[in-house]
Amino acid sequence: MVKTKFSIALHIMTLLSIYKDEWLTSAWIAASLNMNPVLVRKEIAILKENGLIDSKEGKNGGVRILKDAKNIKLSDIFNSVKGEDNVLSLLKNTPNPDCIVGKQINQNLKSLLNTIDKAVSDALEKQTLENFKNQF
Amino acid sequence: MVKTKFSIALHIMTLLSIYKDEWLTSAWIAASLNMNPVLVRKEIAILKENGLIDSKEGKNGGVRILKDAKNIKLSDIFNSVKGEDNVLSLLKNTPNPDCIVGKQINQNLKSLLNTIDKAVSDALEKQTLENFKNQF
DNA sequence: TGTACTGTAATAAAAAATATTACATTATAA
DNA sequence: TTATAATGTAATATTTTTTATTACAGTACA
Repeated sequence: MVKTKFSIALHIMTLLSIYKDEWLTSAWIAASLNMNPVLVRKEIAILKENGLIDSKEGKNGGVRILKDAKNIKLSDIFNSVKGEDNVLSLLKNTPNPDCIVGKQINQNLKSLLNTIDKAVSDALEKQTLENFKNQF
Repeated sequence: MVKTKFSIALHIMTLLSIYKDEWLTSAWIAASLNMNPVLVRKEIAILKENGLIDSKEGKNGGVRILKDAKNIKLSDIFNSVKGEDNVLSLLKNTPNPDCIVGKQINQNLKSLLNTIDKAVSDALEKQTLENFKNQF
């Protein structure tokens, strides 16, 4: 998981929850984030796949939130952007298979990294987008 | 925080806990990890600063664990390598200060990212290095 | 039918992570 | 007392990942 993806997604979702009846454009959202609109559209594709938002092509198109912010948990956003990756990762390099630890550590680590993801998700499950939004 | 740092550090600590009476060299550890010895030494410097291990220069030098694995929590390792960074990060780009969200989001996000780190640390506090080691 | 959007692919640029080289310093043991 | 084998660390290079840009097809509206 790219370390900044959650921050990007939460920024987008916050904007959409504040302007909940409008179709915001990727260019407008990108200006708030101060980043590239194409990347915003890619992020939007992921949030859309996960049923959190809707988008409309063509003139006067844009992006809109699908649910009430009260019913969106921050864990919903986290798990959407997390995808298959872990928050913390294994090394790319294959550890030495002739070492008792190297031979087996990735298997053991993987399970621990999943536990870490679960801990994050559980913590974020207690918080709603509504609550985050209301800080602004 | 570099995403792989925790995995690297835990691999090192596992080796040291298994060979707890020996001075392991950075070259030997690096061979198990299949990575560069200089990076292992940098990681070792951090674990040493945090009082988890000891190192000895000169011939027959190396690295040794300082405490019994039973008394090392995985959160001790995590918090050592985490340092000042968050597991998930803010963007580098400054969000738009003319936007109600952009103006303030980093402050709000920062607090949330700290909560995430705390959740990870709390989850790892329940696990000991002894326990992880015994899986091998 | 022109305009203003999304969607997405291809490529480029920038940044971050990892590797390498080099060498000063230190401790040991022959 | 000297050769050797280690850590510590700086400087640089390489590789990988992330971010940005360009380009354009497809779509919907007015």
